[in-house]
Amino acid sequence: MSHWICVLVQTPAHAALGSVLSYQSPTPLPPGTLVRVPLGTRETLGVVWDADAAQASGEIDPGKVRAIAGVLEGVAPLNASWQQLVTFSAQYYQRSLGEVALAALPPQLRDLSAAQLQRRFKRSKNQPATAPDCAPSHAPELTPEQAQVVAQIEAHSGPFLLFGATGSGKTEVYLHAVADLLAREPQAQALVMVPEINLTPQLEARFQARFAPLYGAAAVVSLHSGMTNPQRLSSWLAAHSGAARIVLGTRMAVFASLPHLRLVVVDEEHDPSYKSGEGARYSARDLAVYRGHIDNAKVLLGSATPSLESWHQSRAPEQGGRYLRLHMPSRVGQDAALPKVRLVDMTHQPRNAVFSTPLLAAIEQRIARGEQCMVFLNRRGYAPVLHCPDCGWKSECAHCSAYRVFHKIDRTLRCHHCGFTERVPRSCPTCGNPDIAALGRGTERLEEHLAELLANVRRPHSASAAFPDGEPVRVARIDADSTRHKGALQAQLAAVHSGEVDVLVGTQMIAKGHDFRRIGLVAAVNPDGALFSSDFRAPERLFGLLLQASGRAGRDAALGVDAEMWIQTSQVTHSLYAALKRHDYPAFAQQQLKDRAQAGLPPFSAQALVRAEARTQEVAQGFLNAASAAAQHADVATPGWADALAQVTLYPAVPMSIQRIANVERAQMLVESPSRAALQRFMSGWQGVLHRSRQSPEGKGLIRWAIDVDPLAI
DNA sequence: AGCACGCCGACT
DNA sequence: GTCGGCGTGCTC
Repeated sequence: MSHWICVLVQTPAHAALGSVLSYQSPTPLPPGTLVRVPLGTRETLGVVWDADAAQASGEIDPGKVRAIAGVLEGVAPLNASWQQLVTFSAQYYQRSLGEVALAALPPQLRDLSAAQLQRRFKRSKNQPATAPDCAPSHAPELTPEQAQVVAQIEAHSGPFLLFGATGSGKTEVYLHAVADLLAREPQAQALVMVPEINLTPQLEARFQARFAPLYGAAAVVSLHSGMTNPQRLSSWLAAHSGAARIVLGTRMAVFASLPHLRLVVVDEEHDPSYKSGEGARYSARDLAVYRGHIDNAKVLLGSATPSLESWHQSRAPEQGGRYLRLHMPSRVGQDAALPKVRLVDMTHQPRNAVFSTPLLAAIEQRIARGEQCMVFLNRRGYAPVLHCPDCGWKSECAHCSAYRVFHKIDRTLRCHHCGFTERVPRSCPTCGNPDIAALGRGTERLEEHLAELLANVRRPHSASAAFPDGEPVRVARIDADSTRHKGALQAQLAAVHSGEVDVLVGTQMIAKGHDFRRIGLVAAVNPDGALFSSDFRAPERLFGLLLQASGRAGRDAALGVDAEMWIQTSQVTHSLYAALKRHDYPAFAQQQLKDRAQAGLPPFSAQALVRAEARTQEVAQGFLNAASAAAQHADVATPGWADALAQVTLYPAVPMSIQRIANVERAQMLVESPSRAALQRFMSGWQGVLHRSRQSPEGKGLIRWAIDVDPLAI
């Protein structure tokens, strides 16, 4: 007696083969069971799926149906809510079930043989749960503001938007919410997400310190792509079995199997890193909210500068808000005021001045007092472009429509898009002029420039500073280049903490999360660019980044009194800076939302993007335009398709902002609708049309195409 | 995507 | 005579 079952396997979205395949099994297997199945000549991992939910892939020759190779013993089937999460993600982000399901599992589950896996399972089972040591955990007393927020989280079901100023102690709220939950429910699990791998060590240390004494070190595990595959498998298994009570991780952790999930925390929920840029382009923040809904778990989104989407969702319930907004306006610590924001009008400074006179003076003054300063510039390298004043040559990349960046440190021209690197030429490659000039500045040049300006400044001989040595000022730089090697970031952060460094120059990497104690001044030298960007989210990101950067100043209460955030701008009257000066995110958000409502932009409309790549723009755009035209008179089976079609706007195909990368031309098409549901329905129907367009003459020469639902950048 | 099969050029 | 180049095509 043999049973027919549906199995999800990993197949690329564009292959003719569906991702839901039929197999035979000697015993009936419940959905969620992990199996190994033969596929062609190889054997691969599959997930048994509910036949009704997996919209049957049409008729299949019964003679072709093969038997499964075996069940993965030792791993309980993935539960119904995990299956529902996968189903929803696949549908919402327009990917195949198999692709989403298999990408959500740790790679080793797929790659290891059955025998190897059995060995791993045995090992993890034999590992005795580390006994809790009985050292009392010392949770600091909550401020009244924090206590009130924690009480609200207890009392309501969420989702919550915790709107807390930088330094208001959001992490402490997370710790308390998790502690209360674990104490109340003996099996309950919590998922805590942060936007970047860089932030996980700090978070893990804090959670371990708090919870290892109570529940053992094994109760807290991490899940992010910086871990080795064996580590990921073991964390995943711990979460799946319920042994791990707390899972910390980056966006991928949203897919972890957590059978007793009761709380999801999304820290810095506005951070674009939560949106995946490859494969299924999911938003881990949005999926966290969905997951909370199906698992009946509380969801807590936290930020000092929430995404406008979340802010809008947290408006008053009578206005249609669905999240409960919790507010923590004050910084923790005695008299720890928010840093004072000072705007320097660069139109009153000498042209091409990098540091205005008052800013430089302020930096020198801070150093004289034994404080540290942080200078923020969101552009790495020495100069973004080299230029020949004689013939007009610029350091364009041969393979991309972008300039190569001059990196003085290793004398290279590097393309930040395709990686193409060459030694910097001694003279202009077209006319031989030896005087080629660096245009603009990146962090490398800023570091160099600042070191020159401060060459005669000495560190103080004061008793309070950690290095009261009268030595020259030390300037350090932290960006993606200086932290390329493993552990480099931690080492450099340590140098800042120890007081070895006086001035820290860096990209947004230094604006995020890290706690610096002795920084009294933060400066943004040239942030204006984002004010004129064509990306409608650029102001939102800039505001967030600057406020977050300002939060790095004065985290030490002793300095907090006169901590400052300096902004050099030629737009001193701009409303964004005016709101920033008052630390008034609500006013900024209100203005932005008003603009967006008027322009019909998210969150007042839903968007999806189709991107296409080909050797030429004509092919890439031609494919998109053909698929768009075909949509008008396509014969689509999706129910309500015609109705949905009437509610969406398909824009013409346009080149992407960086039109060519690595000799591949890129084009995109925007699809917009005031109704999310209509957009959804349209996209699921249109997907088939896009597939077919690929076979048509217009699809000839197309390299690939992909759908991005809720894109962050257009 | 893998991984076969298949049909043509330089090596022991 | 084989080893191996990657073009084409299939996988429940």
